[in-house]
Amino acid sequence: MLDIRYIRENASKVQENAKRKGYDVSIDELLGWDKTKRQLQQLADELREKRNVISSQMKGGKPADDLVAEGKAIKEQLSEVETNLKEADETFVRLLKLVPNMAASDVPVGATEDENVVAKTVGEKPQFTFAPRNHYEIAEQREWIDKERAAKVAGSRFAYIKGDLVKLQLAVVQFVINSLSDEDTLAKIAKDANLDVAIKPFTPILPPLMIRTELYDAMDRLEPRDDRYKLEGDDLWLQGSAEHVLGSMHADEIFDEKQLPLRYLGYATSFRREAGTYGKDMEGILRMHQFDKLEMESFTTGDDGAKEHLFFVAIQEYLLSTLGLSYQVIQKCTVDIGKPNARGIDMETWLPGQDKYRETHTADYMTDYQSRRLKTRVRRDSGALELVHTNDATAFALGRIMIAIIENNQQEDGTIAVPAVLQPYLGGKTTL
RNA sequence: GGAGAGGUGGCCGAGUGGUUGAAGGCGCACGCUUGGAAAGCGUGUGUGCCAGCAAUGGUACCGCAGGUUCGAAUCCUGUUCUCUCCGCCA
Repeated sequence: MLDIRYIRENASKVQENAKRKGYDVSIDELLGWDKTKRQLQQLADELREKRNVISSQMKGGKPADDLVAEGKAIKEQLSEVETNLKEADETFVRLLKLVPNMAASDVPVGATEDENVVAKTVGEKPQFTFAPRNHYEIAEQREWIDKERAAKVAGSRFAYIKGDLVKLQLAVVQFVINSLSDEDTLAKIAKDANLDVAIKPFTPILPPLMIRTELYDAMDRLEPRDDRYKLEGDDLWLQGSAEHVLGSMHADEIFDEKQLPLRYLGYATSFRREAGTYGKDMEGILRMHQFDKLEMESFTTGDDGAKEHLFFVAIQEYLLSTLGLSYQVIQKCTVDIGKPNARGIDMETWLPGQDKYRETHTADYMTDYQSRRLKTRVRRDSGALELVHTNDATAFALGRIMIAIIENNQQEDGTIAVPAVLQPYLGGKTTL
């Protein structure tokens, strides 16, 4: 959430920003409750002060009757004030949580996702001497994907991934983990992108796939709940992205500045109900209830957050380029970046089988919007205590990147030419 | 799932219902001492909210949420997490 002090001082800017991001919130109403809450808070503090004075006069023992009576009177007043304060505070917090993060100044203003901006297009689309097929046609021929039996067992939007496709996924996973935990690779990416960032490797992580309500909400990723899977009988949800369980892992912690940046590479199965997408992208494994994903997450100082975001985008570009894929970098507009985001970039990768670019990556920069509720902070070298900035970004969503690999590297006979960088992880095989 | 023990400040660790924000120690910072360092000595060292230019003042916080009381870290209830034993289990 935003800092209420910032909202007080920039009410009209915050209101305008919310409107641009498509959120119907009333800053006036919020500030009204803020004022009410503070008045009640002050009243409560004054009553407590009186109470404390009285009780300290009785510390000896033998309570004096008149003081006890006065204490009782205060107790009753305080009880009423505290009830009102609690209600006012709950309303205040509920409204405050609705206010979206401020968009960075270079985020395009747009009312629909059609107003996202293609920042650049990179790489060559492959040319085929035959009509390219989509990944599902190829996968069926190769018996790599079984959705019928998955539907029988778990329902629609599930799949059994089989055979060489499993080996391909594990090869991609190893390639990414090795790349992002290697300082030379990171140094090269930073240098090529002309970014002055710390060359600190990512720590690979296998996180828990479930998360408590409180932390999910603090991450500002719980809503809309319709798109989350709730576990019956427990206060737990299935995570929709490793971001949710990585970003929350340092809640209530204070880093030393020298520990930052802290970079994680999570490998986790993500779960999404895909509510409201009935009939959309039903073919193949483009949109599933469950998919594996390699996700980057980092914690930095406020000074380094913005360039960390650019670094994450540069890493995404490196990974796509290294696999020989063509992609577009999309700068998302205000309505599309997301509520906790200050900035958001998507990567869309060329899929010959669909004859279009499709979203395969996203990079999110949240400034201190998440850390404010998570209470993840950093003790600066100066001694100052500050909220950290959080970044997350897709390294590879395995389903979609395998679609891209299959469709871009397909051969007429249904085999797949393995990208050179993956061959070492497939026993040197050049085709699958 | 059953039985028991426990969650106190950056860390360890005291704490009888009444100046307890919380003893003591460690760590850290600054100063003294020293040729320099160590040791020693001294001082300081939590966070949120509100008010204030500031110094500072008020208030809250001893896992979390309620309750009892004039007054709760201390008593009661619920809950959560950790540990030990039993059971079950990949």
